[in-house]
Amino acid sequence: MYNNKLPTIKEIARRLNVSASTVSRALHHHPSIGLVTTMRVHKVAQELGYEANKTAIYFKERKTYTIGVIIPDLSEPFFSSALTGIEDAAEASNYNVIIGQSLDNFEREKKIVENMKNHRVDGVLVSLTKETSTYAHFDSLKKYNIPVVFFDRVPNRQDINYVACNLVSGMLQAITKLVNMGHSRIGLINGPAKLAATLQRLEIYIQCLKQHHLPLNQDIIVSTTLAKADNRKAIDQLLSLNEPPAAVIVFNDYVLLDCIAAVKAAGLVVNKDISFISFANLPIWEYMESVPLASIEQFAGRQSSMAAGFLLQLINSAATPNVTEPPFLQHIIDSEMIDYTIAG
Amino acid sequence: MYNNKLPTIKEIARRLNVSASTVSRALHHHPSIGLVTTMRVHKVAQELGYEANKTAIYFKERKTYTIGVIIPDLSEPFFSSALTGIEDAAEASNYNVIIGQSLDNFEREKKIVENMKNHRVDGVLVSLTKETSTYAHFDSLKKYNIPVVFFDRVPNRQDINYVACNLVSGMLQAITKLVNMGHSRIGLINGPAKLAATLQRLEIYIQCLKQHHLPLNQDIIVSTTLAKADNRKAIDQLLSLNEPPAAVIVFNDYVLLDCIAAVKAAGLVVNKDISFISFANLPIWEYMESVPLASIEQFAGRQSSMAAGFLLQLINSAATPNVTEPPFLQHIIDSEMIDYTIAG
DNA sequence: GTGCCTTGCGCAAACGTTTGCGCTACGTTA
DNA sequence: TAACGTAGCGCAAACGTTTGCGCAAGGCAC
Repeated sequence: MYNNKLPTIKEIARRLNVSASTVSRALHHHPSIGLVTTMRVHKVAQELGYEANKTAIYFKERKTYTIGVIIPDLSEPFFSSALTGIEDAAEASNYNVIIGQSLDNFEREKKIVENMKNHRVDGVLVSLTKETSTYAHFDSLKKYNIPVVFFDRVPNRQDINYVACNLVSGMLQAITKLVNMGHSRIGLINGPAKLAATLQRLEIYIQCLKQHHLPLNQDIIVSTTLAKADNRKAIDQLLSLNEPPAAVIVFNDYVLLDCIAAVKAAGLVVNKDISFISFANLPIWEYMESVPLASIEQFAGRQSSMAAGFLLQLINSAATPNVTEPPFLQHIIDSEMIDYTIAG
Repeated sequence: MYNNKLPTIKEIARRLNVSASTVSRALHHHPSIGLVTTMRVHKVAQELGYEANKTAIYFKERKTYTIGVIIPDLSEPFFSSALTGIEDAAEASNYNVIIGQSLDNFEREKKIVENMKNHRVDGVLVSLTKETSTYAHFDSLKKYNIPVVFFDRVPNRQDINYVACNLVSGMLQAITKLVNMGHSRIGLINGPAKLAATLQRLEIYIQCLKQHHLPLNQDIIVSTTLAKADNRKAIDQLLSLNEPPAAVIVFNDYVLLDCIAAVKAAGLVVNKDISFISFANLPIWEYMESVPLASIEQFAGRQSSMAAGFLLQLINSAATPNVTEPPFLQHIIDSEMIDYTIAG
């Protein structure tokens, strides 16, 4: 049934009339094995095309040299480049990467965590679902000493490891730019209320307005569920005001794409009748006619590879016996406004 | 050093004064274990939060319930949606997915194959590097009975399992559409010569022209390395002809984006002075001003999930003892022209 | 010649789970 | 009562590798 004629340490041992332990040590160039024996072992191993059975080692060492990555959606460039960053970091340390897409579905996220726990990954990197508001499913990983590092979409608490992006820097640059251009009525198209990023953007928006001594007008703050129709409704709502804002901060570039379509449909011209600054810095703007003044880059790759670094650090520190619990690894990367009026 | 107080079958057995085999069987509801014992085992397992150590099972069963996916680049939507297709198929059969990006680098591809072999994945899905022209690194997987299924970018030989996309159907639709619009001089911007897809497109292009009794003009066939500058050079070359083609088939949508930029820079208008049909059906066209007449969809998700289905089939048939070698699983999906003049 | 150190290797256990086989104790049937 | 069947469980091996410990043989110093 099984093709069990794969070369193993035992087989090499049998052929050379030595013990398996000797073979194992010889293969690792252990000093207690004589040079002659070591060479003979390597020769036979070579001939047989021996390769260590990692599953046996994983089992014995209680390590799988595998990290799990849980992200909402690979089709978003942000997450696919995040994954690339993770893969690079993992490969450099000889770790494998197994992935799970939550598709922004909480139940799927839970199931993926469960699966990765069963698979005994050595650590998990997570960017949360839009729906996630409880974190008990991650606590279950502690039982197996599986460290977790969150990135970008992180829980709103401090007893975790995470890498996130500080939007203040980018948003402040954005609003400063708009003010310098003469704008004082700056609208906001925000995301769905239950998303942490939404509240965050609102707070920063308010903070930045205050910093520029601008008034806060509730009527030019609208929101969208991120669905296409809703995006258009949001911008239409702003356009239908008596005095529409001539500059709008938009939740992200995807929302903005729909907004721009709506603006055109209304017979208005982007960057003349109305200007935008958004979040994501999508590469496609380079090819578009109507573009935002700027987009705020959140550095997917940098966030994720730093998170991966944290994770590897935690994995290694868990392997060495530590008296004191290591402190939480946390870092916040500054976002940065990418100015398209300069670049292009 | 190890936190070895994780619940195991042995621990449950110890607590109940039964043997480990009894516990194992009870947990699987084996009929030879009495109802009372079975219930007691489940109760204790529940209390301890027992979860089977999969690494032990993987090791014992010589299966990892993991498939490896090797693709060039996740940042291309084609491959990220391919990966999604694979993940869905795998998840439905309780398989995990580990990924490796070759980044179109042959050496990396070889290294990834090596790594996945060591990891003892149950099977591998591959979309080849642009550089790959030898396949010995995949042969080494046979030794471990690890089946391989290629998709989209497949080797040019028949002794393999693969799912590919037939471009004839889409290209024929495209040229037919152009002919119906009155075009008889239809150009081609092709890819780099060493890419299999390039030769394929050229052959089909010739074949389709012949089918419409159109002459073949070498001067309206150009090529690009896919680099941005080269893309623009290719279209400029066509535009500089005495009689530029008014319709051009383009290698893919990414190349076309640069071509469109060049056309605009030349003061010409897309779909008036010159029209395009391309490959990939990128979602962004929906938001663009200048779009091709159509783009040919190659169905990343369909290809990859069918390939995943093939792979799972091969994995399962390898597990059951077969006298005869199973035939190669091969399928070709028809491409399809997506007509943007209808849709939008 | 005695004691000690070093070199080079083998023994056996361990990791957690599954499974073929065998065993006991009981119940049934003739 | 003897023979037989069966329900319910345990024993032990196996998967491949690593590693602490022990042991033998040889060399060296005294």
